[in-house]
Amino acid sequence: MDLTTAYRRYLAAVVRFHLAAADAGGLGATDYQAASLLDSEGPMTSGELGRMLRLSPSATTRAVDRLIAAGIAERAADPDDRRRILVRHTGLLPDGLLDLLARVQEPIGAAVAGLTDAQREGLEVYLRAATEAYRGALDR
Amino acid sequence: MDLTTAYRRYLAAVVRFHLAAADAGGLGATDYQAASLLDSEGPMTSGELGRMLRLSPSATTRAVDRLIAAGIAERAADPDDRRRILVRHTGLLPDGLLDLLARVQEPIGAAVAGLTDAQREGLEVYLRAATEAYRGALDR
DNA sequence: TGCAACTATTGCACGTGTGCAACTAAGGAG
DNA sequence: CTCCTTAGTTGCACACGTGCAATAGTTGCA
Repeated sequence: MDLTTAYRRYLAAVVRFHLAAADAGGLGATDYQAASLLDSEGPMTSGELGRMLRLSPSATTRAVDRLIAAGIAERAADPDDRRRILVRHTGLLPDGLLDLLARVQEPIGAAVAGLTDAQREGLEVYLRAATEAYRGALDR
Repeated sequence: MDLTTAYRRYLAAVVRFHLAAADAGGLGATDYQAASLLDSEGPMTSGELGRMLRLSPSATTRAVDRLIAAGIAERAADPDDRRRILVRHTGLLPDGLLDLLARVQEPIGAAVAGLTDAQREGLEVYLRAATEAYRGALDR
């Protein structure tokens, strides 16, 4: 099996898994993405979140409402500009979601831990290039 | 920035990009996943597709209907069992979707092409381990 | 041949997420 | 102070995907 085929299967599996994980946690795709962003990028305003997810202001408000109801996020006033509302991840996640994430973290972590320095470097190069490419493609 | 942080950002970007790509092609998340599976795994019956996506039979039929209407997939009779319907990818994709995919394939391909053999090996190990882990986690 | 199990499709009704438009509150320029 | 812009929230209506139940066609076993 060549690298391209392996890559296509990998991508399909990643997306499928994460959508299933969202579902297992009782979250829609939008809410799951919002939670992921808040987790990986840190607190941000409602507007920033909406722009990143390409959501209307109202849809953003509703998504944050749902995350708060689920205990995943919380709102805080922005001290610099009281029109803005900071949204931040509480660190909590639904149990079903945590279970599913834990199942993949172990085997993947083990595989990465077994890599030589040069091999891990290759993975890092890919991760950074792909992250930048994905973001860049959406910015245009 | 450590590897774990880079990885979290990468995952968020991957999922976000692919959902945005689906949207750009006028597809819902389910249809996009179905198309990805048909592309990477080859033709399969409606039932197999539904089980992989964890969809009810009726939702599966509807998803395939939409893919066919979009020209992405087609149905074919299964010669061995005429109850079954084989679904296969036509190779076509909506223009907006192709555009977005092309934008990321180039920079990612360039980054991977620049890897040494050892580095590329590391990436391959990760891709295969992750694919298996994601699939395994959903099978249980 | 008759009958049970299986595959896929359709009618129907429901829940969910979304955008638009109107509104409130807060900042900034004149 | 007044006006204009920006940030976020709410009422409302709509489109979409989904599951359930019923149906048609097919297979295989008794």
